[in-house]
This record gives sequence, structure tokens and C-alpha cells, in this order.
Amino acid sequence: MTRQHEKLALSRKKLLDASLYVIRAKGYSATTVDDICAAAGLTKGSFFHHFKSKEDLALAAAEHFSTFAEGVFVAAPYRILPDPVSRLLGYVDFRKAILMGQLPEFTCLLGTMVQETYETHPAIRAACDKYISAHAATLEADVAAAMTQHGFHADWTAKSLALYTQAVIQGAFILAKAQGSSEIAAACLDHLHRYLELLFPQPQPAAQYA
Amino acid sequence: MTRQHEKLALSRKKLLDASLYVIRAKGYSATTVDDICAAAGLTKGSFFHHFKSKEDLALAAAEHFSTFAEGVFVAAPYRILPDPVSRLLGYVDFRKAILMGQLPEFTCLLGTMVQETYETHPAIRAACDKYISAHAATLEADVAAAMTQHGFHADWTAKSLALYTQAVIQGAFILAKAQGSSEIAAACLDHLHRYLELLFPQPQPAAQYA
DNA sequence: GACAACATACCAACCAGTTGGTATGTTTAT
DNA sequence: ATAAACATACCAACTGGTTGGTATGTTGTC
Repeated sequence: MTRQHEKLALSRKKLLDASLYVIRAKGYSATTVDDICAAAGLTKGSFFHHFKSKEDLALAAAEHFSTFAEGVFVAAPYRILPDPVSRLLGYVDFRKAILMGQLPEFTCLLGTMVQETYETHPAIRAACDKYISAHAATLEADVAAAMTQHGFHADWTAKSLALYTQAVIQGAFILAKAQGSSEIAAACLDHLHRYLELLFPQPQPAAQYA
Repeated sequence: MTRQHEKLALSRKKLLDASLYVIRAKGYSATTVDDICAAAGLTKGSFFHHFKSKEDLALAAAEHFSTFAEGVFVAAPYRILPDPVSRLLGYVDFRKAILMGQLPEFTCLLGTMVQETYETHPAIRAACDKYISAHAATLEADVAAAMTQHGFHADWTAKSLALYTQAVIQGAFILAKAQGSSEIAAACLDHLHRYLELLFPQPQPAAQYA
């Protein structure tokens, strides 16, 4: 009872899901089209039916990854917190909580790809920039609200702090890859948490009822 | 009057210097042996005379990069500051000051390589981990001294903060690559500077004479 | 039967590494 | 001192395997 366009979506999704894992594990350049086909249980014929080139897949994979990730964050429990500072801290704690399983399962496809391709594949760089910036923008609103709430005129922008959180996360992944363990990434997120707490000090007990 | 071992060192160094730039621009996998040879003005015969494989070059390049970088930091002006907190802040400021020229000139070879190779090339991963950790260790002493000076018993270690600085720097490079500009990296280093200042508050005027 | 969704077979370009060789320097025996 | 023996540094051409991409089917659905 599988309709055609459902099968299309299914095979295309298989290829995209496979590429998420393989590219995060081996990097974009070292990942071959055959690698992705094998991981998806399909052949090259199918691959080039759905994507006109390897770079085209990379662009689709970046979007696929971003869509999946945003879905996770939108549904995350910290999102319902009323206080913007709590939401920011909740975000960091959530990022720490999802450091589970193997590295290719929780590291960032966008950061991995852009590092290899920023000079050689302008379209991929632009896509990674777009989705990283879009994700940072979801934090920027909370940062801006927190700044207003604490009523300070800082010499830094809400956008720069939102992007800083992403830098910490991307850098934490690099250290985790170097050390072969997510432990250090958790420690980095603790430091990021501490920085946000120092920037936006919360009255100790009041935080409970905020 | 060129002696043989001097020529050896020269050609080998040419290949290593070339690989630093090319690998940081294109990544390890996408960099071909011919790319490096062309950039060095040498041929493959010479390459495989000096290095037994592409991976062997990567290991030598990691060491070469690390040696060069440590030389830069040892000679940097902030090193002579007597106060450990000032040295830490000086380090961050120095890292910001050297964000000049094109991205492949100041980004980190180790972070670039380990991201692509951590799963597929254990020896390269181990080398990158070794040199990143060694660099962090040079900061750890100052962090530990600063912690003692401020006499606090934190729930985090000197090592974790030293590594955190490296995570911020690595992540800042990723964002810079995504945005095609070093501007964001400077903003990230400002946030890192602010975090250190908040952790180790300095008496405002005393800092001048410390 | 028309078209989408695959699969199979194939190709030209590319890539890491090899081969066979030259040129130049260094060591050793006489 | 010098010639033979050897070692090092390098090169141009080649090789076997791989890679992104194509050309040509086959199958199932509307």
C-alpha cells in the first residue's frame, strides 16, 4: 500500500539520514557517494535520482539536519519556562543533557561540513552559515529579553552572545572528537552556564519561583 | 655551499609549510599530495622521500604547527606579566590580536584535522589531542595560580577552564569560517575575556600596577 | 503506456603510492 | 689525494584502485 511519493520521501529520507551519520563520522570530503548509498541500503542510481550531485546532497543534508534539530529544540522542556534567563540556562543544560551515545550521533553536521568546505564549496558554506545563524537567532530573542530585564547597557550585543554559545558548543565538539569522549564537552557547557549566570545574576531563592 | 642535510631540512620544511596552508584551507581529506607538492614547488618523488604516506605527513604537520605556534606564544608580550590573571587575559587578548589576514593563516590545523579524522585516522586524532592538550596545559598553570590567588574552592578544575578557552577559540574559528570573516571570532574572544574577568575580579585601578 | 523510482553497468578523471632513474654529495680504501 | 662505493635528494612517468557522475535498463504504480 506504499504510494509512490511516500516511497520517494522514504528513500530520499533514508539517504539524508544516512548522510547525517556518515558525514559527521568521516567528514564531507572523505564521505563517498557509495558510502551513503551503502548506509542507506540503496544504489547510486537512486542517489542520483534524488540528488543531482554530491554537493546537492550536502545542501539537502544541511537543511535536513537543521529541520530535525529545530524540531528537537522547539519541543524541549526548557522552552516553556517564562523567564528568558531560565530559558537560556535551560538551553545550555539541555545541550549538555543530549550529549549521549557516539560522537557522530550528537555532533553538529553544519560545523563539521563548513570547516572542510568554507573555501572550496561556497554554497555549502552559505548553507551552514544560514542554519547556524538561524539557530543562534532563536537564542538572541531570549538574550535580548534578559538584557532588558537586567537593564544594562552592555558593550556587546545580544547577537554576539547568542553566537558565542554556538562557538562554545562547536568548540566543545572539536575537543570531544580530539579526546574521543563527550566528557569535556559537558565541562565546557558548565563553563558556559556559569558565564550566563555571572552575566545575568538571579536572586538565589527567587529563581525557584520565577 | 648547500650541504645535504640542509637541503633536506629545506625541502621537508617547504612541504610542511605548504601543507599547513593547504590543509587549513581545504581540509585534510580534500588536500591531495599533489596539492601540497605544487604549493611547495616540489614533486611527488620528493614528497614520498620525506614522508612515507599522506598520514605520515599529517602527523609531521601537526607537530610542525604545534612547534611554530608554541614559539609564537612563548615570545608573546603577555608572557612577562607577573600576575597570573593578567597573563590569562593577556593570552585571550593576544589571540584576538593575531586574527589577521586570511582564515587559513590563523586558524588551527589541529582542530581542522581532528574534526575530519577522529573516527578514521586514530594516529592523527591522537596527535591533535596531544598538541591541543599540551597547549592548554600551558594555560592551566596560570589558571591554577589565579584560583589560589583568589582563594576559592570551585566546583570546576583549572584544567577544565584551560580547555574551555581552547573550545571557545576552536568554535570561534568555525563561526568565522561559516561567516567568511574573523569578526565573530574577535567577539567570541571578548566574551571569553569577560568570563575570565567575572571569575577573577580584579580591583579596578590595581590592575594597572599588578 | 507513461512516468517515477529504482538498479546495473560503466566511464573518465583523479588519487596515493611506486618505479626506475639522475644528480649530487659523503665515506672509505688504497 | 683520489677513485670507487655508497647514500641522499629529487624527478618524470606510471599503476592500480577509487570516485563522482552517466547511460541504460527494469519494475511497479496510476
